[in-house]
This record gives sequence, structure tokens and C-alpha cells, in this order.
Amino acid sequence: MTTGRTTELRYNPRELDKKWQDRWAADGLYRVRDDDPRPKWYELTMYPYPSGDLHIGHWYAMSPSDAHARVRRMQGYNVLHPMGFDAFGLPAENAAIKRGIHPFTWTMDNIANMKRQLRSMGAVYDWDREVNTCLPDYYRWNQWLFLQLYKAGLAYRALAPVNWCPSDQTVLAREQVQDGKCERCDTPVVQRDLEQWFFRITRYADELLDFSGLLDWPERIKLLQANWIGRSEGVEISFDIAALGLEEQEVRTFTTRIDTIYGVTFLVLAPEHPLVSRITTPAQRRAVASYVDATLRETEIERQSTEKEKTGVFTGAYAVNRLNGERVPIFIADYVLRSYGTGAVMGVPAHDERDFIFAKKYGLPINVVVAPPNWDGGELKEAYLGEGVQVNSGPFNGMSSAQGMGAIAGHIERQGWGKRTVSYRIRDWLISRQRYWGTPIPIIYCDHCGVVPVPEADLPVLLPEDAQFKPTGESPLRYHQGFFNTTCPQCHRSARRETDTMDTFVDSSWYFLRYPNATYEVGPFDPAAMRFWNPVDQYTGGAEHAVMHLLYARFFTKALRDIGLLDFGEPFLRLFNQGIILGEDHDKMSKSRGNVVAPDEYVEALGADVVRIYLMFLGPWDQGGPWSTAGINGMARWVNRVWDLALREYGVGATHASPLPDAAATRNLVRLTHKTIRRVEGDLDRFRFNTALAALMELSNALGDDWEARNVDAAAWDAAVDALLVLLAPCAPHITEELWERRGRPYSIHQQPLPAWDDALAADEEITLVVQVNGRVRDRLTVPADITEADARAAALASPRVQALLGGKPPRHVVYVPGRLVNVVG
RNA sequence: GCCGGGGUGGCGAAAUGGCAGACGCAGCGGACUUAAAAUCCGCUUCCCCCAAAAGGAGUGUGGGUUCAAGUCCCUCCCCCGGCACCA
Repeated sequence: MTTGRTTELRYNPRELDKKWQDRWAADGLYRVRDDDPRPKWYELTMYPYPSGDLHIGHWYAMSPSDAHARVRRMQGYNVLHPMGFDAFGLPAENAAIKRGIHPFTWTMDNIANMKRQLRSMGAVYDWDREVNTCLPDYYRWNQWLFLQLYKAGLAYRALAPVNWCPSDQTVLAREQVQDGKCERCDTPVVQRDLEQWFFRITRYADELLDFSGLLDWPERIKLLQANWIGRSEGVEISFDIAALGLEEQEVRTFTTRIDTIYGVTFLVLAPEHPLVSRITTPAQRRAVASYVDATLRETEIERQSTEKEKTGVFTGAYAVNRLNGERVPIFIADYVLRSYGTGAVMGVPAHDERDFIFAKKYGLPINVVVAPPNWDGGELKEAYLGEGVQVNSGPFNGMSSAQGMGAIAGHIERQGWGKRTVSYRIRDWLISRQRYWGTPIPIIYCDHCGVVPVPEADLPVLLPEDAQFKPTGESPLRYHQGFFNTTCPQCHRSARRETDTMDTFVDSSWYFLRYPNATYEVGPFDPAAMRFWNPVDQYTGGAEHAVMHLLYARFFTKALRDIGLLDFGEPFLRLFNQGIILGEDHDKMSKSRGNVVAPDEYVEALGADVVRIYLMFLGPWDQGGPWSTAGINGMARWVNRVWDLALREYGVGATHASPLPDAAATRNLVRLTHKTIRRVEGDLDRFRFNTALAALMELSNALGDDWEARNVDAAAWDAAVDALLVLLAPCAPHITEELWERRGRPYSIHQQPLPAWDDALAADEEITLVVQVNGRVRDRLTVPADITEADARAAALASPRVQALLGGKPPRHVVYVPGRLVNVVG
């Protein structure tokens, strides 16, 4: 045990946890029914990858969400709070390569272990509704949904430059590339051209920017998604290259600064731009070819580095700016990206930082067309990006650049040289993975019929069990003759199967639709059950999924709605992101730092409840924070105090009755009880577990004092203790159930409603009136809560401390804040 | 560089513009004990002071608004996260 000194509990936590977990399971206490008349509440937490071990981060994500789901139960909702496994993915395959264990075996063993660990948490999960994405009865519906998207034109195959991880031997989605490296193994990613499957998420870019269908999402996540989608309005403007005598008469560029069109002194194409080879003059051929080669060899890190000096090569060709008839040279440069806009940009060095640097380096003219304020007509030291007055802009001179923007765009559209358009940063979602352990893409390639979808009746396309895992990491599917060779469903001649599998984010894009009907066999979901529970009322999980899982799931929901499978467009109405639990040294937990906390040890020693409430108490849930071994021992001590309090026999006939209950003390306890109920329910509702638990501690401290003083009425004592247990029950389900039983209350505490509070009983009779002189606290007076303003002012002025400070002079001004303070301004 | 979030005692933290530091941890003192652990009680932001009272200072920095600012506005610094040649 690495937990150091550990508080001894009043009870055996292992036995107590097991007793109640077994009893709840036997009674089906958490079995969820679809025919329950109470309002439904679907509370979901992001399902885990079955790595094999439930670590403290899982506990930090899952036990508070379980507590919140329990709060909703106690508030009278019919609550679905399911759990499952994101079971496809690369680690299983790596285990197969390294240790010769089949991914299926590895994954299912891990799931078995994690389910045991998850059960130890004592959550309300209804395991009858478990979802496991690596089983054919789940992934067949991945395939079915793929076919529906394909039919709708939302899934397509294209040759595209992709991010390839040489170590994992697969392509990556752009979201999975971090700083030019593979998110998983840190290998520098290289560019390759491959035939890949895509989902047309870009068709939904504008709708994904519309968050109006959401009830409560963190602003931060919406902003992250908006930035990722990266919508920018601009103008597509073509330049005339008819003089080159090619089939193409023009080069199209995209700009957000059409007001600077008269300042164009060059054009730049991406090195991969299809026109490059055709426009290049014989004299420049060699230079251009070697530059293009060098660019393709670059890794993403090199290409994307902003520190790198701007480089480029002249193609020898010129284009004409149609607005002023000027002839400008065409360059290629690797800072222009093929995949954004049109893959070509107009160079306006006076008004764009990159173009400015490029022009300086290659000696290109810098023509000011938007005059900065107080511009003297001289040379610019740096690009001027702001607004100004149009100059050197032909008929648009004298307009503000804002006016110029509209006027020039209108002129271009009338002339047919271009049009106003919108560009997005987001690209279509690349879902092909050259891996075994994923959902096979249900497509067949036939020499006669071309790309043929697998007929729905033939689903699922099963992963072959007898796959050979190569040390190179290449997908076994390509070498599995029985899988690879098939017959065309249309012409019945021999054909080949697609060997790529789907990104696992496809699985998680609709798993929430499956929980309500996890065993449904005629479709991905039973429309009635799915619709009864969906959309998810409250989703919780880490913010790292802001632009991947959450965006993909929103896209899927909208796409399935348009196909006619759903009648709603947002999957998750409310979202809460928990923070990250750090090591005791305040660093991110990692094996290499040796600061990883294993929850099982603490659950074993202190029970699930202590681990749960400690994690909830350590700070605001959305901020995360450092683990503290001393801190969790403090929680164990408090649990002991609650245990003692709850079992004390206080009252009529008991050994520790008050001979003569004190009316004032009793009123104080009743008041505190009602205040605590009000506070705790408000806090729990808004995921503020730390302050909810602090309020319960205050109540338990007060009960301790009352026990010592023996001065409160027995009924008030019992009501306070019962309220304490019921309010604590969502956070600490096991010990509250035990204490509830020992106190002779009816099973189960988890079927009790949250107690109601009475504002009248919670109201203070006396308040502390703070008396300030010139804004500084100089006295505190205890006065009746309903004191009149006149009395409060008089009492404050009568204070000897105030009198002394005023020195006999009348105050200039007195501020009164009802129920709080009087500020005497002298 | 741009966009978020954050900076409060020895530590984790609390605080509708109205008593800064609730609650917990650690520490110190006391009770109980042959002793220790556990438990219980008390103290615990800093400065001045033998001590207390009474003062004074104090929520990253500097300024502002206000009778009153941790909270609102402006400047700058630092930490964390995201994006980053997106034309």
C-alpha cells in the first residue's frame, strides 16, 4: 500500500460496499424502465476506452456524474445513466503485434476487469443496456449507417493528400495530428496521396456553427468548434492567364481583403496546385520541379513552421489583374496551402504580413492601396492591416476600405470576374484507417461494376478471427485471402473487399442512440425507445473532445436527421466539462513521473464512498486539481464523524436526551437544517460538489456541538441527521444506505426524494449588521433581521466606535444596505 | 501572434459590488492515555506588540470607477489549454 498512514474507519468498507452493491443488483434498484410515467432524464458520461485499468481520471469523470444522475433520480426523474466501452482502436492491435494476444481477447479481458472496477464505484449504471462497439451486433450498424450516408452522398471516396503516420501505418484525421506529429505515438507525420473514404462534414459547416439548439454548453467549447470550423467570408477573384495559351484561361484566388485588389503585385500558388506544371516556363522548369519535390518531402512540422523563412520560386508565368490590367508574376511557395480556398492567393505586400516578407525577399513592388491614418505617401515599414481610405484604386479612390470592400466585390460580380464566397478551415472527415481492429468499411471493388456497396442483407461484414498480425503493423486484412477475395453482389464475378476500417470516432458518433435499445436487432435503434430517451439531457466528459467527438456526433445527428432517421438535430442538450486530476506534485499524472494514483488501493482501504467524495471535494469539478493523500484521509475522518452522529441515540428514552431542550438552540438547528438543504440542492444541481460537501460538513459540525450541549429537541435532531444522510446519499451511496437502515428508515435511501426546505424556517431572526466608517469595518452589531432602516441607521450612529471616529462632527452621508451594513461617510 | 481559462494563507479552496480566507488539509497548544495511535477541544493571513486590546497592510502588477472592488473598467506580468503561414 502506497497510501501512507490511513485513517481507520468505523466499519469494514469492503464488506459494506459489497453488501449494498449485491443488494442493489439483486433488487434491480437501478434498472431503468421505459414505461415509467415520471419525466425522463438522460444523463450520459463519455464512455471509456477499455485500456484494462480504471484509473483515477475515470473515477474523477464518472463518480461526480453518477452523483448528479442520482440527484436527478431523487428529484423525481426517470433517469437513464448508462455505461459502455469504446472498444475498437489501435492499442488492442499493438498488443496483438507485441504479445501475440488477439485484439478481441485482449479487449474483452480488459472490459471484464474494468466492469469489475466500475461496479466497485457503486454507480447507478444499468448493465442491461451496456454498449460494446467491437461486437458485431454494434458495428454492423456502423456499417449500415455508413451505407445510408453513402446513399445520401455524405460518404465518398477520393484521392487526397493525407496525413500518414509511418509508425502506426495508418492515415490520421487532421484532428489527430498534433504539432505535425501523430497524437498517439509522436512520430512526425508525412503527406501521402491515397484513395480514402470521407464523410462530408463540410456540408454542415454552417449548421454546426449554429449553437442555438443547445440548452447549456460551455462557451469555451462552442468557441473551439467555431474556430475549428473557421468560417471566413471573402471573394473568389480570377486572374487572366489567357496569354499563356493554355486550356485554362484563368487562375482563381480567394481573398478576405478584396479592398486591396489594386495592390496585387504577384500571385502565389501552392506547390501542389494542378496548374503549376502547365504554366511553368522551360527556363524555370528545373527550379520549380526541385522546389515541388522538396515541399512534398517536408513533414507537416517543417511545412507548418511559422518561424521558417518564406521561400518560393518564380514559375516564369504572368497573370493579369483584371481591375487595373497590370501584369504580375506567378510564384509557387509552400506557405500557400492547396487545401484551403482555391490553393492560390493574390500577393498584396502592403496589406498582408506574409506577402510583405515575401515581396521584400524577392524584390517585388509594395503598392499601398489602403492609406493608413496620417499616411505621408512614403514607404511602409511593415504591412498595414487596418482600415483606411482607398488610394491607387482607380474608381474606388476616396472610399473607406469598408465601403471599398463592398463596392469592389459588386463590381467584380457584375463583370463576371469572380463572386462573393465563404471559405472554411474545416475539411471533410477522413474515416479510413489502414488497420484491422475497427469496423470494416462495407464496400466491394469490382472490375466490372466499380465501387459496390455491400447489400444491407449481407451485413455485418465480419472481421476475420484468424488474422495474422505482422510486426510491420500493416493491416492483416489486406493479406487475408478469405476476407479480401469476394464476389461482386451485382455481377457475381470475383471482386475485392475494401480492407480499410473506420475511424473509431464513427462508433462514438451515435453510441448514445444505442443505449436506450442496446440489444435491438432490426436496426441501429428502435425508433420509439431511442426517441423516448434522446436527445441526451446532460452530457459530461473531458474538453479534449471539443473538436473531434463532439463535433462529429453533432454532424452525425444532423446527417441522420436529414436522412430521416431522427427528428432532432443536436445530440447533447447540456454539456459539462470536468477538469483534469493532477498528481500530488501538481503535475499531470504519468508513469514516467511516477505520480500516478491507483484508485483500487484507496477503494480497498477506505471504500468507494471516501474516494468519491474526496474527488468531489478537492475543488470545483470543472477546474480539476491535484490529488492529496492527506486530503483523502481527512474525508475518511469526516465519514467517521457522520457515522457516529447518525448512530447516536438522542432523544426521548435515549441515554443522551436533553432534559430540557433549549428553544433557541433548537430553532438554530432547524434553521441550519433548512439552509443546508437549500444550499446543497442548489450546489448539486450545478455540479458544485465541493461547496455542497462543505455545507454538509458545517451541518455535521453543528450537530456535534449540539450533542455536546445536549440542548436541542429530539425531533429537530432526527430531522437534521436524516437530511444530512439523504443529501449525502448521491455522493456517498453505500454508507448512507447502511446508516439509513441502521436508523430504521425504509429501504432504500436511494428511493427517497430530496428533502424540501422551507424558506421561512431557513430565515434568520438576527443578523450581524456591519458598521463601516468611510468604507472600513469599525463595528458589528447584532440586530433583529427585520430591523427598519431608521433603526439600523440610528444603531450604527450610536455605536461608540463610530462616535469616536466621527469626533462629534455629523456624518456627511450614510449608506444603508438592508440586512447587511451601514456605511457612515464622515 | 490570436482566442479561451486562471493567478486569493504553508497547501486544496470559499466569497449575488457590501464582514476576504467558509469548508478541508497541514501545523501548534491542550484533554484523554503508563505511552503512542485514534478521538475530542482550542489556536492558526501577515506586520507592529512580552502579550492582549487597538491599529496597519493584504486577493499577480500599476492605474481607474464607486460610499464600498477578489468581484466592474483600462495597462502590464506570469501559469494552463486551444489554434497557429487559413490568404
